[in-house]
Amino acid sequence: MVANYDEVMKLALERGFYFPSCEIYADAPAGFWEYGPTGVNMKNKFVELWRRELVRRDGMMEIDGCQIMSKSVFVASGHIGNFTDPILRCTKCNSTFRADRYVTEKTGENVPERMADEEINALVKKYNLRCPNCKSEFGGVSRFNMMFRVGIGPAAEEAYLRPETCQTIFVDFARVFKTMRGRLPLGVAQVGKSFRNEIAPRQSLLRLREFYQAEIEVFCNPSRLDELPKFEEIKDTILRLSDGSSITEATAEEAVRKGLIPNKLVAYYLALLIEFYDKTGVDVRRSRYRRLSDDEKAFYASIAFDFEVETSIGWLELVACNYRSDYDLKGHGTTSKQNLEVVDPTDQTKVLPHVFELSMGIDRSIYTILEHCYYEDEKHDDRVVLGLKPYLAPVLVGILPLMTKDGLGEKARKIHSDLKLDFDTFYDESGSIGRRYRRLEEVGAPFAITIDQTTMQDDTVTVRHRDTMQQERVKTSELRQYMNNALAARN
RNA sequence: GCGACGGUCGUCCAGUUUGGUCUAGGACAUCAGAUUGCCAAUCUGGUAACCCGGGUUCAAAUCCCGGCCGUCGCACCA
Repeated sequence: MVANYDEVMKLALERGFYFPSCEIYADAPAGFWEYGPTGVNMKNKFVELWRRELVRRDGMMEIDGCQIMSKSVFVASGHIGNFTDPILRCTKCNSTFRADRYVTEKTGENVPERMADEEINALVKKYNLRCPNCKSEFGGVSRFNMMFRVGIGPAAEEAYLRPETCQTIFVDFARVFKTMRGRLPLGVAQVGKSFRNEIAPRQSLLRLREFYQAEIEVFCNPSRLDELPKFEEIKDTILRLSDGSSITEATAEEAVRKGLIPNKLVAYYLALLIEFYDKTGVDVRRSRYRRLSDDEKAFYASIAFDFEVETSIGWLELVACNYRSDYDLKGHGTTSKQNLEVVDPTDQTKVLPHVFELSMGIDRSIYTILEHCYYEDEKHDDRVVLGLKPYLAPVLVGILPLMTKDGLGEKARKIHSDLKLDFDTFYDESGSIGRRYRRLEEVGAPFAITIDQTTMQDDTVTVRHRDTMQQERVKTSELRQYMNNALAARN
């Protein structure tokens, strides 16, 4: 049986994957969650897999930038202008509306988002617009900014928590490219936190105000988007493409040839990404790249595919894949008065690189992996199993003496101390052996080592497999190699 | 932010209608001990909760007000 949101939530709370922040206080705000011991372990392993399958595989460079950035950064990025929505608020019942949309809808007048507050106020007065809920008057237009503003130093200089990690990549681009001897196309990657003051955060890890992103910005020469030798590596990888209704399967090569994807560079990274997700344990047969229409796209994107996965609560966006053109470097170049062009060594011409990004939501990915890996095994008392890949499991192996007497406990502790520095192990000698197996299954431990009487005679233990419940005997001297082999099996 | 509904041990639920029997009960989980010795066994004992703040009352888990959180709907969603 497959999982739903509530079951994953329950498991997450009971087994220490994640839980609400500041929960012992009554004024804990919504939209903030923390990872517990099992969750942070799994998240670390997820990020390490991301490094392996994307950053190292493609020869990207990783940076770690600041979360607080100056106002100018967001003037250049467009977030100051595009993140402030005009809001109309009822003076009586406090209902709030997007001012531009509401006024347009009621009056038919063209009200752009950037229209001055006074002009919108004038329209409200002219048409005598009132709150549709209680018929009371509106207060004047105010502005809601989704960025968290912070004040730096005693003078409280205006700055913001970054709403997406990639802005640090853009502002650092010139130095990284120069000092690290970069060549286009060049991927620059970053893992870190971003902050958005969501109006209505919901559903635990799925809509947070403070959240983790793993972002990759590929800087490229826009005139060479189809000159990509490494495209050969992934040309046969199957991509599932969607316009929102039907899904078309095509190899990367076919997708480019048929124009489903605009160029080889975009197709290459979409293929890398799907190969990565396949290794996380997400069921990629339930995924799609959905091409966004113009009115769905972010303000900086010219072409956008959302990588979406089907979950118990519907299609969930895990990665935004945006072709941002030169929007960002142009903005930062103009605002900072720096020249951010680089030389393409192929023909020694100067070019302002374009950017294709893979903006991954880590928290949503963690949730999706948990949901796709969770199952109840009807054949065995509906045991709850988290079928995590060995290299993502918070506990790789449980070490369990069948009983503590006759020296089995000592032997088990010895085996445990031989393994615990190199593997995520869990030692447990309490209660029945069956109960201990079940507990391990719930945190996704793929293996359990059991020390029994035979161990005392021939120095072998049983290794039990989580999914099949089958056991095999392994020499204690070979356990280390056994576990290493299991970890290395990333398909 | 608005509206509807909700919030009791780690989890799920009883108790709230009609205030007192609640020093808050059960199941599962968890901890200690006994027993068993390869798949959530059994026995004994323990830990553990009324979301927060006010109010009404002799008396509040229960009624009232405010806040916070959650679910759903609306709106929003880079």
